[in-house]
Amino acid sequence: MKRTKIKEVIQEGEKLLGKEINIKGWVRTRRSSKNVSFINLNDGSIIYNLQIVADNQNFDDEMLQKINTGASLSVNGTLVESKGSKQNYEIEANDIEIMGEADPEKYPLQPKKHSYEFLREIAHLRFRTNTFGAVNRIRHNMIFAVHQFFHNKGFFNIHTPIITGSDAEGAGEMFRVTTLDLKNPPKDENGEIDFSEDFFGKPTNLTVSGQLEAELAALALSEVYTFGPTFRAENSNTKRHLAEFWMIEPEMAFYDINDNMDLAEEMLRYIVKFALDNCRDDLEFLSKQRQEEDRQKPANEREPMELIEKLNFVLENKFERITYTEAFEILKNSKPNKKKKFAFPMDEWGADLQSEHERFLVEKHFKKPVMVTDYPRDIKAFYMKQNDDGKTVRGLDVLFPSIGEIIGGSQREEDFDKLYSRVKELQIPEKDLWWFLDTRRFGSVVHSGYGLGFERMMLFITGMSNIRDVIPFPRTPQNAAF
RNA sequence: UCCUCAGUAGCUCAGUUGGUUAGAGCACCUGACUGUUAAUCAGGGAGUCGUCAGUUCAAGUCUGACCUGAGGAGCCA
Repeated sequence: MKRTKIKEVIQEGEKLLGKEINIKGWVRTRRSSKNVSFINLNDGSIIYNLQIVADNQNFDDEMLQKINTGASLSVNGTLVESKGSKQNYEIEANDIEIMGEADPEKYPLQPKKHSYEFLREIAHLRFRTNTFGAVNRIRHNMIFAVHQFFHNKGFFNIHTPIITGSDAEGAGEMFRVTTLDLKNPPKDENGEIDFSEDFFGKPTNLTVSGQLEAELAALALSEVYTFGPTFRAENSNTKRHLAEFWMIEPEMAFYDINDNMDLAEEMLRYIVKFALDNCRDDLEFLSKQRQEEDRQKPANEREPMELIEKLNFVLENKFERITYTEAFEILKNSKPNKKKKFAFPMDEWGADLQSEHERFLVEKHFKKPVMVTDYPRDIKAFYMKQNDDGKTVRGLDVLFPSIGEIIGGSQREEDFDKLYSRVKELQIPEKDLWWFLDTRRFGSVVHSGYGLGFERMMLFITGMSNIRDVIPFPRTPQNAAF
């Protein structure tokens, strides 16, 4: 018999009523009394379980004993309206096959609340929990929404290299890629490692950004985006950093900083709306769970808004747009600054915004997402468009509540001379960047782009608090298990 | 990398000013129960108290180092 997915039964059960169908899935719980056993089965197609009802006298006792949490079953039975109140339909089982047993003494998942820390230690099994089922279904939908958004706007997806020979990307520490024998690497006459004998004939690393390559494509195809894995070898131990994460980097010719902001805001709204329209069940589950977790917390740590309400809020309210200088003035005159509550006082123009400052702007002052532009030149990357004031560049950070920086971008410097002098000033080796500079030599145009951290977006959408829980296999310092 | 906190049964946690044989709930096993909803009720088994060293008549409890995890900071997306 052809398998019917539980999602179909839950959503379109009416048309299957009275029919015999086959269901396959994993046991979440089993409850039994003298005459009848109830099995909650989940196949991951939807957050809900399907209740299987087995008349004990029709089944072998030994077989029923093996239906434990975690076991996989194939069930043939008739779909009927449930006599219980918690579900509309249930299966009256005619035939139950145990496809794979799960020894209850050894299977680590129980039908109860587990800590996220524990689930990270059993990341190979955590897909089988409600939370990670929901998160990963949403994750797929968000990936799809990103591609759909850009496709609909006429952007082209570009695969930029994962292994890069350029160390001028400047976005952080890199992972070396090599096939040299680490115990006995070839040396040159100066006793240094001789990378001419390495696989690519030069030192190579995993990419920290596809931006520079995406710019090349944008200056021909007009509007492009990348969506690929990104690697940072920073020793970052926080709930919002990963060593391996996925980044979306649109890059657009003929866009200035304002067009850039418009696009970023439109994209974020599109993704949020897609989640609300297509992931309702999973969001409702996560929302309920988050509210329960909140009740355990002291009042000042609780979330100000319920999850779905929060997503709708972003949908309905324009993001605040301010310059660094305006942000500086707000912070300088803020209560916490005057009362010396900031660990980093804001009294000198030019200092970078610290986490506490970003949080104040987003969570206390504006109470909504904030876009900050026109940062002091000295705290931003070499490729950002220099303003006429000689002090600031057209950088852009999008700040979200509780997550902080979710997007970093800028209008790019298209003027060869200005870009070149910045490269020289910062002593970036020209030999690594000649191809990038070439785009400003030939047919240079105004252009812009940004990077969206996909997992940070996932934190916002799902309401999860640790980035290690919105990617199936997190890579962090000292941890590459699974 | 820095600061703070934590590590006790498979899981979540309690364990008083150091003092006999370390506890609870869930899970598991046995039994009861005419349809349950993380079922319920009764009983049972289950522990190198993160590791190593030290202080002490005596250490889960005090001290030090190390390991692991979490939170905050920095780096950033």
